[in-house]
Order: sequence, then C-alpha cells, then structure tokens
Amino acid sequence: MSTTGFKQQLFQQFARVAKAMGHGSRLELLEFLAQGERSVDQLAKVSGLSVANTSQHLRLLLQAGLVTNRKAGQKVYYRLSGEDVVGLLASLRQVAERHLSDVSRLINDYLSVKDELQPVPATELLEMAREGIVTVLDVRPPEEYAAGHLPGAVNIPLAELEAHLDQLPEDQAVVAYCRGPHCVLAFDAVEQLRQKGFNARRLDGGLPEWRLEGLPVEQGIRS
Amino acid sequence: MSTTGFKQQLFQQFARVAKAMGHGSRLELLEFLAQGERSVDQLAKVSGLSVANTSQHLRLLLQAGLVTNRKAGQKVYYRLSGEDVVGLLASLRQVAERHLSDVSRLINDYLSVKDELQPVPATELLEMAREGIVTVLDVRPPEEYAAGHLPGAVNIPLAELEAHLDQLPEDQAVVAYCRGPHCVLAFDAVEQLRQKGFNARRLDGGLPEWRLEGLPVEQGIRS
DNA sequence: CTTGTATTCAATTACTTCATTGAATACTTG
DNA sequence: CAAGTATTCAATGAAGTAATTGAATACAAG
Repeated sequence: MSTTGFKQQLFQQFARVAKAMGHGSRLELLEFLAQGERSVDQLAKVSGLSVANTSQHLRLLLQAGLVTNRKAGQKVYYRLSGEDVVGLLASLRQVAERHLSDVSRLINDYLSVKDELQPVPATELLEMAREGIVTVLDVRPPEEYAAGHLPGAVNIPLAELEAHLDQLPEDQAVVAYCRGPHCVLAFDAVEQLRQKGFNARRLDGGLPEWRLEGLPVEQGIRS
Repeated sequence: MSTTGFKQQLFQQFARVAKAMGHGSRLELLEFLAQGERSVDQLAKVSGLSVANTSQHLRLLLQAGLVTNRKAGQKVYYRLSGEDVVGLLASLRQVAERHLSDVSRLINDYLSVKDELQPVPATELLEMAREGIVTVLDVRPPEEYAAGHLPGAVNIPLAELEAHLDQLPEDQAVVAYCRGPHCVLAFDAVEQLRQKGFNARRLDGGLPEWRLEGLPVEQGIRS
C-alpha cells in the first residue's frame, strides 16, 4: 500500500467516527448514554425517536466504535465505549461554542437569560461538599441518578422540585447539576430555587464531565 | 422556544461541526492547516484535490467554524480557528484508534512494522534537547517548518535525508517528527536512519500536538 | 484596458443518508 | 406451542453530499 493510500484510508476511518456524530439525534443519544447504559426502548422514549429509528442510529454509533452493547434477555443495552468518548463530545461542544456564533447566540438567548452567573467548577464543588457547606442537587430522572451521581447528591427530578423543597436546607447554598453543561433542567432548577429564596448555583458541566475530571462518583439509590 | 426545541437546535449545531469533519479529505486539510496557514492553491497541491474541490471543502470547514481565512491580494489564506481544533482532532483520532479495530489494524500493518518502538513523549524530548543530548529532526517541507517547529530542530525533508546525513552527528540520538502521530514521513526517516546506523526514534505526536501541550515553538528559517 | 491568475459559484450527476413502514428475528410468558 | 414483546432488517422515497465542469468574480500585471 502506498503512503498516500494509507493516509487516505486512515483519514477515512477517522472520518467515520466524526460522521457518526454528524447528526443531532445521535449526539443526544450519546449524551443520554453518558449518564449510564440504557436499552433501545428506554432511549427511544427519552429521545422521542421511533424504536426503529433509534435502533438505526445506535447501529451506526456501534459501527463507529462510539458505543458497545450487551444482550440481557430480549433487551439490548447500549453504553459508551469509554470515557474518551465523553472527552470527544466535550471537545466537540467546546469548539462549537467557541467558533460558531449561532451556538453562542442560542446558548445566550436561551440559557444565559435563566442563569447569568458563572457555574461552579467541579473541584470547587467537591471542596465545598467536603466542608459540608453546600447541598448538591441532582435533577436528572432517578434511573440516571442510580447509574451514577456526585457523592452525597440529593436526587429531586425537576418536575418534583416544588413538592420537595423541604428536603433542601434553607441555610445552605445549593448547587444543581444535570446531564451536561447545557442541560436545561439544571438552569430551570436554579431559577425556581432562587424564586423561592434559595442561594442556588449550577455546576460547571454534568455527571459525565465530573467523572472525566477523575472525581469520585457514587452509584445506586440514596439511603 | 420549548426546551425540546432548544436542545434539538443545540445538538444540531454541534452536529454541524462533527459533520464537517466527516470526510477524509477535510480531515487531511485540517492536518495540513494544523502546521500553519496555507492558501487554497497550496492546499490543493499538497492534498491532490482539484482547486475547486479544495475550495468547496474549505468553505464547509469555514461554515462549521473549524477554520478562518484572510485575503492577501488574490490569494485567500486559511488557518485553524484555534488550538482547540487541534485538541478536537486529537480526541477524534484517539477514539478511533482505541475503538475501531480497522484503525488499529491499519496502523499496525503499515506503521508499527516500520517502527515498533514507543515514540518519545514530548516533555521527555524537551528535557533531552535542553541537555543537548539529542538531535531533533523535522522532516516536513520547509514551508511547514518555517511556520513553526520544535526549538532547535533541524529541517531535512525526507526526500533529502540521504543527501544530508552529514548534518546529523553520529554520536547522538536523533528524534524525528512530522505533522502528527501517524505521519509516515517520520516513520520512514527513522527507518532510513537506523539502516545507516543512527540511534533514531520518533516523537509522540507532531508539531500541533507539541504546541497543544503548551511546549515552546520556534518560527522562521533556521540560521 | 486586456490578459492572466486565484478563487468561488452554480449546475449536474452519482452516491449517501435519514425517517418511515412493514417484515423478520429473537426472547419471554402463559 | 401460540401470543406478546423487544429489536433489527430491508426497502422506499426524500433530502443531502461530493466531485466535476464550466462560468463568474476578484485581484494583479503589463
């Protein structure tokens, strides 16, 4: 094989991975899988895609090496191939935010209006949590919380926040987090909490980004 | 705008960037641009694409925010938008290498046969160079060398290596580098040098990866 | 002002991608 | 064994992508 031929094949292979990420739905599926493994049916429900369509996208992600799968009875569970995929997604997001004005405008118009404050860096939150001066709030659905969450985090899905305010100490700061840096649930939670008089902030990033920084993750349902 | 609408638009924007990288030729153009800014004509020549085709690919990369351009007379010069694009390309490459068996097989069959030794980490090379116990060899074309190179690197394009062996001290180790971790030129250089009795190794990565690690870069033609 | 150079644009053709639909396959339950 | 469930497959039509070709545009030189 010539040098040119080799190079072209190599770049073509790299392009396969990029192409697999070249559709909004597949990126969303990857973000869901970053929270923990899910079945096809679960992914179809949470994404709003048909099962057949979800299956097709997952097959493409599988062929690109971004996810792996395992069978359990009739169900097929998918997961990210590794933490490096989270890193790749983070890198992609950062480039888009920085160099695409459409992206920064979209984020500004929709998210920054909800929370203009800088999010709390992960290592800073870990420090505050260890000092016991903050309440960490996970606003994702329970199954995502169970798959993995920040140590000591309280799980109150956004839809139930108003009904469970009593679970949050009023004399402490609250830092909310979600699936990733642009997950609306964390923004909405902070907005609601501030309206109720809480000192609420957002975490910089979500559970996958936290884990990517090598920070500790708990699993299971809270006692 | 609804939460679902916002999320879908955001993912669609991120997908734009990924899709722009979803073609082997565009990834190759990005690797060339990682060495320094180039004109359309230069990129067409070095990539083997037609000028019109090169222009089309560059326009797509521009729209995706991966490159920027400037005009100088009749020429248009393109460059990467930022170092974060190099990081994104590195991340993509790493995921492909790790999770696509076709990629690791391609690399193994074509590159590892040329050089099975582990490449020298960048920080290690910097140390050795500072101690003056190694010769750093840049085997890229002179214009890429001029745009940026490792401090103290000697520029001998591969095609001229045999004729310029006298420029390399025989009593010192030689570490060769090129455009990136899979640039064949560095592998071929090391192969040739070993055949001539030199103690030759490769750098882990190329000039863009070196710069991404925050290491010093020189510019211009060597005195 | 004309000619040459560099680049971009638009149209075309062929190919690929995407969502849908219905069928096929595999596993579970009664 | 039949019916139900979960998932994948294949075909289809619409939309998008990629290379080529020739034209258009912009700038430079004589």
